[in-house]
Amino acid sequence: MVNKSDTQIEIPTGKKASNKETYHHGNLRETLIEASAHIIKIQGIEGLSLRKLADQVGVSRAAPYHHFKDKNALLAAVAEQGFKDLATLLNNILNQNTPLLERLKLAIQGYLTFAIQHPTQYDLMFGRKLWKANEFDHSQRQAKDCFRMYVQLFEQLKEAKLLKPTEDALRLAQLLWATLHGLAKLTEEGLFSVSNSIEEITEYAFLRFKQSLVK
Amino acid sequence: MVNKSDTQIEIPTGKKASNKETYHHGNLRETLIEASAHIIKIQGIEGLSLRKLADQVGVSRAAPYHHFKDKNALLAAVAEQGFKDLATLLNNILNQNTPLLERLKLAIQGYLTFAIQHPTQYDLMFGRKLWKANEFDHSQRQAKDCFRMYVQLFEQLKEAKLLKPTEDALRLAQLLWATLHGLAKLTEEGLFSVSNSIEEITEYAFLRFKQSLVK
DNA sequence: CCATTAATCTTTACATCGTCAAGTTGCAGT
DNA sequence: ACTGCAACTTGACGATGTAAAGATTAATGG
Repeated sequence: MVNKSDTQIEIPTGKKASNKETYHHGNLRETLIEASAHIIKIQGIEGLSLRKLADQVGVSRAAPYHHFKDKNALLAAVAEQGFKDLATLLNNILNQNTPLLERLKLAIQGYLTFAIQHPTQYDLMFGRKLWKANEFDHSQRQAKDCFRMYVQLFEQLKEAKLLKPTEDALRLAQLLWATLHGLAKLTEEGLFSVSNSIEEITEYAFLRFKQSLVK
Repeated sequence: MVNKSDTQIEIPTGKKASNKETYHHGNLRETLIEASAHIIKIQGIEGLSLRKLADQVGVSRAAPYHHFKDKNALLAAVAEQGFKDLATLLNNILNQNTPLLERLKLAIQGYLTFAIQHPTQYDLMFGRKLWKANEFDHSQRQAKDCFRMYVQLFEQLKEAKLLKPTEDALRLAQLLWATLHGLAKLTEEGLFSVSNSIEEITEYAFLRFKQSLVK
């Protein structure tokens, strides 16, 4: 199907400092995660093979197994990294000194932008493998941290008396996340016949949740 | 990892009428789709190997290639079947003789129930493989038919003057689908810390979209 | 500073998988 | 009955994930 010479991608080997070919890589775990994220972004999840990955990083095929139990464990680590990035992104938005409404809008926009800029990694973060097995606690904890931030935002809104008293912060956070996830996924896959820009979609969602605020 | 004897599942061979071992299976294409859906439901997508599938259906390993170009093509067919099922489900709801609001509620509940009862097939229906490649027109068309039904529902609401004049049917349909998709996915994967029932979640979404109606 | 130990990496090997090429079987229509 | 086409089989190949056993280096404690 795919011409092999097409799939050649420049991957940083990520050796520690010098270019000397040392027996010990020195930074393998992180390098593997980064290189995987890179490959995944360009070639899709199916383009990632442990053997080719090892080759491109300049290490033998069995080396990754000293840092990850499984291929799945590696993928889980990539997903975890994704949640970490998302968390710091949200954290920056929520802790800045702008009106709460502005923060809500930015949180919406930031999420959608992230999802659409890293489609396959985003996919991975919500893949079934990750959530069926209970062995990947780290990624799951990281994900729930992200969720808690949205809850926190709505709680702030409630404290500021900006939220209708009938609305519940947790429930709203659930709905917001669900809406964002759906919008991201369905947009990214072009299911909306009409193709919408991120700004447009952000506006959708934002208007929707403004209805829960006191006018 | 997995004990092989664990993975033995009773799969109907689906031979046409008699139990005679005929050279020509007679119903292979459909049987493969059904058996795949069955395996996927129980073992997950990763549990589906063409060879084991062929074995269990009672056919040689190359036989499926006379009905499907690829493993992906087979998976696309399974996904397409999923969209078909969803479409008839929605169709039944939308064409019944109940109040429009009731239909909206049922359409919400029906979607969520479907997604949660067939988690892996649902996953497949929204998998990236399906939507990146433009070779699976059938599944995509089927999916967009489902979408059109939601649009149609909101248009009916608009005609009945039940929709606020500022609201747009297409936009609302996009938002509803996105919300449902997000709720289905995030619930199914237990990301909501609090575990909610389908009824509860249906209520969430329903209340949300009632806000777009004239009071 | 050296020796032992633990961590990291390599080589070899194997089972499974998707898929192709070439051959076989049987049904449909002349 | 013959022919051709569709459905199916067998055998083979390369790629993949991963386990086992050994080699090399870094770390640690005397």
